[in-house]
Amino acid sequence: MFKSIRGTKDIFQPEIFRWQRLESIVHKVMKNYNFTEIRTPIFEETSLFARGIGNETDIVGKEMYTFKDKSDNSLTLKPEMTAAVVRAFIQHNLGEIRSVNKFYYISPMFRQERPQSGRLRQFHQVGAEIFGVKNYTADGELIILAFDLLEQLNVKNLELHLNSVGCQNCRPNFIKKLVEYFEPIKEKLSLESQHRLNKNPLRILDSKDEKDIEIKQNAPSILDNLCDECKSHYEGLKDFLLKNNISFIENPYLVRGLDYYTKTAFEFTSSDLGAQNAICGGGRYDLLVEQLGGKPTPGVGWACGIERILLASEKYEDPLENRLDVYFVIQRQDYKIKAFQILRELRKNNFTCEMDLLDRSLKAQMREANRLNAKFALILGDEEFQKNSVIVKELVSGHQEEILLDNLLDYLREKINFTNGKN
RNA sequence: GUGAGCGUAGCUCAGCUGGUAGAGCGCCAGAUUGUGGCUCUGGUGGUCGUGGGUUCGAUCCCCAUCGCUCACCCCA
Repeated sequence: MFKSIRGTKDIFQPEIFRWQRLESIVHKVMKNYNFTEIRTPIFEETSLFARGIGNETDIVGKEMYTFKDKSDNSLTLKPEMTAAVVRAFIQHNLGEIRSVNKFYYISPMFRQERPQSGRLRQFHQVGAEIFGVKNYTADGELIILAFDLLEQLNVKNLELHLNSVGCQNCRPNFIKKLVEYFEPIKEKLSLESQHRLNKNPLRILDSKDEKDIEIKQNAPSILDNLCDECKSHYEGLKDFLLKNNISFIENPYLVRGLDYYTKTAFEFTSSDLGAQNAICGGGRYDLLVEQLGGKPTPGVGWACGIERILLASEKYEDPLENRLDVYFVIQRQDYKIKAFQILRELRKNNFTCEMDLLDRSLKAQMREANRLNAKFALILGDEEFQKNSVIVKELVSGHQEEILLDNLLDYLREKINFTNGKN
């Protein structure tokens, strides 16, 4: 039997109702914040990600779905979205059209990791990016946007971790200090961190290894080593957040796994998730646009994992039910055509309707109406067929009355509008 | 990539240290002479993940493989 590829999932009812609701909330919130949607292709030239995310990162080094097409071009299924959005930004000269560009996206991403709770090989992210704003206001707006969005999506027990990873002026000095601190005691570090000491010393700070955690307690903090510009940016952002009632935890160990970040780095975690507790991550990338061949343009952004949002919010949400307004029941198959014509009219008038497609007995049709939790069963029997009427039965109460077809629409409108304000 | 646990009907699971499988729910139908839910009755449904091996005989033991789950790693 064919099966979906490891780490990929089919999404259908009832799960799909949660996805659809999430997507509509995202579109609504983004509209209110005046972000516009951007959709980019599912794959890009491999070198876009290699240069954008960084060759030394795990994502590029070992997790990408990379393949050659028939023309021998190396292509890669996007493992994250920022590099792709930046590519589009540059390609279409979007920075020339307006000085500030605010984009959001909902898109699948692909990384070949071992699946576990909250981690798939094809997963989905909703994300937002702002181009063209150097000051902390953009960072602030994005963080507040993420906060409000997650709240609307019923994600609770959130923690916001905040850090600054400095810029090209102050980070090299800090890394030097860091190496000077760790080098003499490197035997005490975990094997992986010893390896990182050469390649990417910052990531030692991020380690969860017990030995590393102890050693890094006394390591120099990036926050004490920021240049004036980074420092005032960071202080400005903190103040901005506090005055907007966003609480956060200063976490000088927060180092994100993508190389392009400068200054602000942040992460929302939720205790309603398993080990993979990061639900949203992002930061500033002031050098990326230039690095990928565009005019120097500051940028900030974040991405949230949709599967993780759904996982974290599940227990706070009532199960969605897919209620039917009308289930049409006929006594004999001769009435099928007439029933379908009536049904079509009701559907055109925005009622959710269904009828039996299997030529089943009246009894079976009633059972189905009940199973589908229809508000009304419309019953067309011999008598009603003659009189051009139909029985309208409210399933919850069992109450029923005979209604002339000419009056059916008005009757249902009144009944159903009364119960749920639809139409 | 590493580790642990688990793969038996559509779903949730049982199967007593080897004799080719069961329950509940679901689904279908009947009891009901045009009308669902409750109840009762009957029925449908599984090459026991896959491939080897041991054995007279394997869902059960052994090996391999694939998959699922969780954790490490990394990240959303």
